[in-house]
Amino acid sequence: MRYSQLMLPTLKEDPAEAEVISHRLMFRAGMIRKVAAGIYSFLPLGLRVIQKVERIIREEMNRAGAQEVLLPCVQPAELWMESHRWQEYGKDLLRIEDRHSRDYCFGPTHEEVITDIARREIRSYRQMPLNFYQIQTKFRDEIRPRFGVMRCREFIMKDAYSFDTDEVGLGKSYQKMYEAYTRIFTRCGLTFEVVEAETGLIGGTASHEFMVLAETGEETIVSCQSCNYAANIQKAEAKRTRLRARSAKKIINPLKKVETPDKKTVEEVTKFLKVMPEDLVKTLIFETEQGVVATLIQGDHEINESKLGNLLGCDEVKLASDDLVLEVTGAPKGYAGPIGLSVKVIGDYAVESMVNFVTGANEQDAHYINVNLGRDVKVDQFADLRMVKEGDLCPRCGKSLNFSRGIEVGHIFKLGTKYSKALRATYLDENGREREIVMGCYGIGVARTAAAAIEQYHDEDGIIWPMPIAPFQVIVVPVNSKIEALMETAEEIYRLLVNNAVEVLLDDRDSSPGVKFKDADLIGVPLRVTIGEKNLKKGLVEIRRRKNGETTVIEKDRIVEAISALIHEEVKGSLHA
RNA sequence: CGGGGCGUAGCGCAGCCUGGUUAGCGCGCCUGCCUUGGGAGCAGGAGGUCGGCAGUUCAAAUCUGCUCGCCCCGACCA
Repeated sequence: MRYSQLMLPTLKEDPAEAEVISHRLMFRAGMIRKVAAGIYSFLPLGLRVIQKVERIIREEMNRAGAQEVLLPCVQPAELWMESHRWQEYGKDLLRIEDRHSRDYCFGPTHEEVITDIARREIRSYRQMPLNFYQIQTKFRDEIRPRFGVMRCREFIMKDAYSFDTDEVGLGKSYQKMYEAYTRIFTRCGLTFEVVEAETGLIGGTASHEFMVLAETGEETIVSCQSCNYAANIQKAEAKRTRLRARSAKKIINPLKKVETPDKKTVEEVTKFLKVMPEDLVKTLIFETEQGVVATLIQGDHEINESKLGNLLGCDEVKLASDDLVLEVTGAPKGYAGPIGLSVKVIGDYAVESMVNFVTGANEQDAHYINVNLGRDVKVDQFADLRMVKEGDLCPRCGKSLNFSRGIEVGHIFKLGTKYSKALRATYLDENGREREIVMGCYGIGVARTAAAAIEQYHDEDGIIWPMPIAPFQVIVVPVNSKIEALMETAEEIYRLLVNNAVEVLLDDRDSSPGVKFKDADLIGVPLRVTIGEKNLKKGLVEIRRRKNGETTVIEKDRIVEAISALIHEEVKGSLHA
C-alpha cells in the first residue's frame, strides 16, 4: 500500500472528546471516526487491525472445530418473547418496528436465533457436539457509551454457541473454547488473565472472563499471588476467617442501648463510640422479588448485591428506600439493626465470628453495643455476601490476594438448558428419549480487543502494535522524496517486500522526514525501513523497531531476510508473552 | 434517569459576562518560492447560515425560552 493513496488522516492534536488513551490514539491515527454517540466508522487503517484480529479468531475457532455462520442483525420479537428476554433485557435492547408495525429488535446477541436454528435442525444425539460462531455487528443501547470503541452501542463481536447432549459434553466444549481463547489472545500479543465471573443477564452456570490487564480497565479483578485463583470482583470470594482468637476468648458483655444523636454512618457511629468499623455490624435492608430481607455486614465491608441476588435466586435486589427502611425498622435510615426485625435476616460469614458488636437500635438516635449472636440476634442464614477487599486472603490457598484492573475482551459461559428449555430445542438420545440440548456461549469483543492492545502497548509517540495485529508489518520511509535514488530504492524495497508477502506501507508522500517519522510512530507500525542519503551511498538502509527504538543498519540487498527474521521473531515473541 | 459541562472553519480553541464595523487565533488545507534524518521557513489564499427554532432589541455568536446533539461523573453493563 502506498501512503499517498491511503485514506489515513492522522491528527496532531487530541480530539476534545477522547478520554482514554486508546480512543485518542485510534482517533489520531486515523483508524476511527465517530458517527453518533457510541457509533463509529472504521477507516482503512482501523479496519485492517480489526481484520487481523478476526483472522486470528477464525483460525483458532476453526481449529477448535467450530463452524462459521452468519446470522441476522434484525430479529423478530417473537423469538425474544419465547426466551422471555423481550421483557427481561430492558432498555439495552433496541426495539424497532417495520412498516406493518411488527416488532423487531436489533440483535444485542444471538442466543435466540441460534437456538432457533438448533431446534429446527438438531434431531438426534448423533448430530452433536456442534459449535457455531459468527463475527458481526451487534447493538446494545448502552445507557452511557464511553471510552471510544471500548464501550459502544454498535460493536463487532465474535459469538460462538455450542450444543451438546449433556453437561459432560458441555464441559468438553467449554474447555475447547477456553483453550481457543487462550490461544487467540496470546497470538494477538496481549497480556491477559482468565478470571471466574458472574453470568449476569445471559444466565447459566459457570463463566470465565478473559481480561487484558490495563490501568484503564473497567473491571477490577482479584487474583491470588501463589495459586491460580482469579476472579472478577463481582464474583471473588475471600477465605472465611474461623472464629477469631480474640473473639473466642472474649467475655460476652451485657447488651446495652446507647444514645447516638445524629450519628448515622459507620464512620460517625464508630468514631462517636470510639470503636473500630470492624466492631460494627451494618444492617442493610433490601427489596427483592422474594420480599424484604435484611443483611448483616461487618462495618468495614461492602455488600455484594449480585451475591445476595444469587443466594436468593433473584434477578434484581434493590437497596430499600428510606420510607421502606422506616416501615421495616421503625426508625429512619442510619439506625437499622437486627434486633427485633420481623423480616428474613441474612448474615455475612464475617459477622458469624463477631462478639460484642455495635448495631442500630431501630430507634432514632440510638444504637446497641455488646450485641451478640444467639443471645440478642437471630440470623436465618449465613452466607458470603460481601465484596472482597484489600488484605483478604485467597479462598483456595489462604495466601494474599492481588487487585488489578482489566479490560474484558472475552467471556465464556456454560449456559446449560436455559434457552433450549425456553425455545424447546430438544433431541432424541440413544434410548429414544427426548432431552434438552445443553448449550454454551462464547463471546469476544473484536474492536475492544484492538483497543485493549493499544491500552497495553503505547508510548508518548503513539501506538506500538504487537506484530500479529499490526495494520502493516513494515513502513518504508525514504527520507527525502526529491532525491531520485532514495525513491527508487524505496520502491525497489517496497516491491521486494510485497513479493515476499510482507504487509508493507510505502510512505511516498512529499513531506519532510519529521512528518513521516511522527506518523509512522503514531500509527504504530512495528518495523520501519529508513532510506537516507548517507547510508544509501554505502549501499545500506536502516531498520528501526517501534517498540524499543532499536536501529540496525544493513546492506540493502539483505533487506528481505532481515525483515523476515524480525517479523518471525516478533510474532514468536507474542506467542510466548 | 440524576448531577456537571460543551456546541463558533476539517481539528483544537478565544470572543459571550458588559449586544454595535468585515467573527478571530493555532494546527490542517490550496498556490508559489525555499527546505529535507524527528510534526521547517517566507509570501499569498480558500474555508463560517456562530447546532436548530422562536423571542427581546434600531441591532444578537453575545440576552431569554424551547429544542436537538455531544462530553464528563453516578446508577447499569460485554
